[in-house]
Amino acid sequence: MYKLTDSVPYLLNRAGVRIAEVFAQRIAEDNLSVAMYRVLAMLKERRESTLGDLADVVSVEISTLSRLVGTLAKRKLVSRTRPEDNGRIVIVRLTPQGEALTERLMPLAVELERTAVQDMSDEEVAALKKALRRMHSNLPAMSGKGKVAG
Amino acid sequence: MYKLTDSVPYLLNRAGVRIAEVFAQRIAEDNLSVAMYRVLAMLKERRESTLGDLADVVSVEISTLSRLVGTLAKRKLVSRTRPEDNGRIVIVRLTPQGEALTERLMPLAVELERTAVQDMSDEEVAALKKALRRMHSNLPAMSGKGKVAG
DNA sequence: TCTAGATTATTGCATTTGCAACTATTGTCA
DNA sequence: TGACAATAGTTGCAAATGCAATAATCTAGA
Repeated sequence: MYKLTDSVPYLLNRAGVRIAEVFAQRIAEDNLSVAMYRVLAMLKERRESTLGDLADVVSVEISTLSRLVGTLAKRKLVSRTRPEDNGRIVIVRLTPQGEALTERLMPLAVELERTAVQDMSDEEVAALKKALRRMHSNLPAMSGKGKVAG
Repeated sequence: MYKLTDSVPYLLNRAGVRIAEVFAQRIAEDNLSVAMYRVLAMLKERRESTLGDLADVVSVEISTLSRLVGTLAKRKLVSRTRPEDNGRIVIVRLTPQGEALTERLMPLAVELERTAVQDMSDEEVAALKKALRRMHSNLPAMSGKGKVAG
């Protein structure tokens, strides 16, 4: 029998919102949002990325990301370039300052995660991650919001 | 070694956003948001609730919820009453129409959850829920955003 | 080559959101 | 009791968000 408060989507959202709230507060003094941090950490991981790829990875609308990256660029934390061999895409990279900031913040993320999963075994955490990945891949990406075939 | 795309907060957000997107689309034709659905489903579960309790449960700001419940009330899906013995609080209840709508939508939520966890065993799903609950309780509620002690 | 279509990002606009300030009511304790 | 603090909800305002429309570039086929 269905109960909202025992459903996976609900529990997922509740945990996700709370962990994001806590992290948001920790990075607020650097005037960063969680999405901004994810962009930085992603670039640290991949060295460079297009806007569209970043949007996929960070799970935000590309229009939102466009403005967000604009803000980061204004603060000299990332650079934006249109390659000469492809004038459509925008390549986003960390600046040295962006990299330094990211390196400073990553330990906070590590600590937060440790707090969140403090009473779980390594196996439990691994199973959790696996489940989260599975759910993601079990559901369709909603790129073109509406109508399936037009 | 830390990798954003292997971290729990990131995976949590990614799965949560995607599942919410899918559900949002399914209920869009009834002009409901996911938060609205959660309010309705919560009231179906608890029969009645104050605004503050709803905000906790649904994981949204009380100011947001105040307006959201206002919208639901305008559509006659919920009622708002200030009890005579306590003029501060607002009691929110489902109207018959709200209840009917909720009953119609709940199967969609069930089906969505089934899709999300389709390749997991009952034990795995139970472990997932447990982990999500633990993480939630391992982290502090951020009611008074800033400074811990003033 | 030239044109139609697809891809990628940006911008306009309306909606949503969150914080802070405010109102109203209740609780406390001197 | 009376005043001050605490609780609950609403509203103003600015910032963030998403969708739709647009701009710019690339791709493919006649």
